[in-house]
Amino acid sequence: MNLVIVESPAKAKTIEGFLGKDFVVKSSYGHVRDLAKKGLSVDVDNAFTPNYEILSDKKKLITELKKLAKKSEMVWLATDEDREGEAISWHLYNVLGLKPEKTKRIVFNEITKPAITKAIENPRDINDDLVNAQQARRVLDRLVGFELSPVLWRKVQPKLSAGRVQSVTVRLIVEREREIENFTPQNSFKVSAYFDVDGTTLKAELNKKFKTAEEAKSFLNECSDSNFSIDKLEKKPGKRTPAAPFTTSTLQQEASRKLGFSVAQTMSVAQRLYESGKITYMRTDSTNLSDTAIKQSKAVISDKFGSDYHKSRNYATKSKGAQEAHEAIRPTNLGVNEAGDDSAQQRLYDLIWKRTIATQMADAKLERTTVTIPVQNRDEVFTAKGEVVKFDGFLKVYVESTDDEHEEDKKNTQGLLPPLKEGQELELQKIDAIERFTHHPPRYTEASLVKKLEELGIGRPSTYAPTISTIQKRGYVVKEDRDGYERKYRHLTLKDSNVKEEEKKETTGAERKKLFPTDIGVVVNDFLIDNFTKILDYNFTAEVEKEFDDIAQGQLEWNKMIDNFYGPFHSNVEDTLEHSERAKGERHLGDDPKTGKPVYAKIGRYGPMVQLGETESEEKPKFASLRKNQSIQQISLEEALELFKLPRELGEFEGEKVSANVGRYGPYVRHQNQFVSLKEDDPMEVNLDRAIELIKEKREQAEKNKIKTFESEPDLQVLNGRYGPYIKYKKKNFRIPKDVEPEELTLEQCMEIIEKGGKSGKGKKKSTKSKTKKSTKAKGK
DNA sequence: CAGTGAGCGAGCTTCCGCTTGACTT
Repeated sequence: MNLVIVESPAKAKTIEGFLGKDFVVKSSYGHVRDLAKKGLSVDVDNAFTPNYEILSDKKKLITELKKLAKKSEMVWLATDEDREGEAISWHLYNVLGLKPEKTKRIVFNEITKPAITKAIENPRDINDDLVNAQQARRVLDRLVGFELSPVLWRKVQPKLSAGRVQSVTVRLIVEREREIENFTPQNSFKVSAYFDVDGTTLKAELNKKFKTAEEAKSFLNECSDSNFSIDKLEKKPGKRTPAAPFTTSTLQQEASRKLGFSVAQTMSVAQRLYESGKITYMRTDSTNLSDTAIKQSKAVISDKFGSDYHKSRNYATKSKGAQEAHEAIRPTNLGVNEAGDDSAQQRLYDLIWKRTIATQMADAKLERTTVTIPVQNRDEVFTAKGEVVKFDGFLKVYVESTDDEHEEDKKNTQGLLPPLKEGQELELQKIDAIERFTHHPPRYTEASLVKKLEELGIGRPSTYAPTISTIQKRGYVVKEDRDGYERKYRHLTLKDSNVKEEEKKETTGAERKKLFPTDIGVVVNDFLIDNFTKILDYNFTAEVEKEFDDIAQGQLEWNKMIDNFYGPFHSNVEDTLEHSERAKGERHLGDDPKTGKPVYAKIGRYGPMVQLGETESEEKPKFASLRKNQSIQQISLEEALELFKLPRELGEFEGEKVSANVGRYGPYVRHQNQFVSLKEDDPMEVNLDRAIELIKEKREQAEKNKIKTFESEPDLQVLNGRYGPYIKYKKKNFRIPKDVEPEELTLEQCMEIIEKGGKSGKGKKKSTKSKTKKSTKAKGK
């Protein structure tokens, strides 16, 4: 018997089909061993020796693999052909206690029968240099993460985190926000002329924008006396080529632009398509297509569109630090143009199919026409540009989208122009001069952020989605919609020798699903840049990657490299702990006109807040949390003073006080011990009547959620919650077993469930430990 | 789940990259 170990179970299944009966193919499910979870687990005084432990969820798997390995004549380590894959093989070799003469390392980067057969015929040994490069990568990330994070706990706030990838990712977002804050839009007047050509309209743009309305106006006035005719007509051939096959990053971008998927959603939908064998592996940085896929495309394209539409192409991967352990993301069978179990899968599959097919299709041939129309007695000219597709080629199937939100503003090209010739006189309909404003650089979406990270070589296909989720979980960044605002602009028109000026309104600045830095994100970022400039440098990853490559080439010892890094880094950490001030992001907003006391905005123990008065003074200062849409950077003195007006007393209801305030979970109204969250109402505005209404609503809702109560035990209730029915007993919640009807529960049954201790939530420590099989013993006590 | 913003300082938090399910109060 032969045992083959790959990284993914779906891959194992496919390969098992290619290999004969003598082969058992199993999966390692990724890494099986890692640095121990607790502490550094890197011996910094002893050549940075790593302390590895088997991952807790892999223990069972390892026992199983050990058994199989023992029974096998040969174990084939077939993990991915990159740094991480090599390390997985090395860890497996060690953990399974394999023998050199009974172990072979094989690699293939496409899952096709010829590729696998070839791999089996060409085994090699584990590449220790490559393994060492991975150990260096792993150890460096642990050192950076586990030394920087505690600095933040001490100097900013507990539970924060920093790391080689996440901290630079946050920096991108903070810096973009600053660029936007410092941006002043420039206005100018864009001039467009409309001519009548045999009943159709020809639109032409002026090659100059005017800075002021006066300039634009005088230009329009001069135009009213001008005759217009075509001076030059140029035709040039053009072409467009298809975009490369999908990698993780480009798939995430296009699924975001075309389908509105978040990067996490794209990955989970792709995962399901992969598991059902519809597409190749979805975490890849390679644009390479297998020969079989290229041949298949040719057949499909010739059949569907004719052989004119076919052109074989290979795409070189251009992204920084690509490891190319897999193929590009493509349908496993290009002959299938529809697949997927639900609409999300079907839409994503369709996108992948079209993109892949398009890469093997002919260029689109275009004809670009430029027409020049001078203005008498002026240097400026109008130009009209048209673009006609002569042969659609790949455009028949797929066009890549862009992130540019203001594309319409910029582009000066239309489709087909009416038939024109040089010298032809034109009849003017009207000329518009419309005030336009320059746009600030765009805020990142998840997908455009991934694009940027890939350009910088930061992060890997398997980490783009988790990184974005981490920086949001830590509270550094939020993904939000923001309303736009109304802006006035001037619109001048020349028509029938008459210049008219109008003022119009437009909405601008609205954002959808964009990434914004939070106050804590800004403070942490500034602190890290001040104190750990090197790690926060956009080139840091690229620089260490170069050294990892040297290690992989056998030209550098991995622990020497780490030593060179760690020496200065660690003293930097010590130095910062000792000398740097606590980072609060404090801003002095001005002084309270009533009391003359200073007002500050800063990060407090519980988040962003404002403070009235000095902490050092005898009289205690007043504090108030910032509201959800406020930030330390932007809040004004007036807005801060408003915040000190809470809590507000609204009056009495049923003989008890009713007040409004903002707490940890947002604005609320309080009555006795009842807290009612405010959703639409403003705590500054809400009045007693409305508050009473809300209190009554909440009581009704609570009543509705009651499934069952017992007179003899008022502390116990069966309730309907977010995740279905549950039992509430003395402020603790208990899950109801699946086979029980909640309506029919008796008090005795309830008490039994409670005593069994099927407690949900909170008691996490117990539940994780009990998984490791000693649970019965623990309970026995 | 809900007022805080300070101080004793136990014991906790945290990284990146490779893979899938388990399961939420």
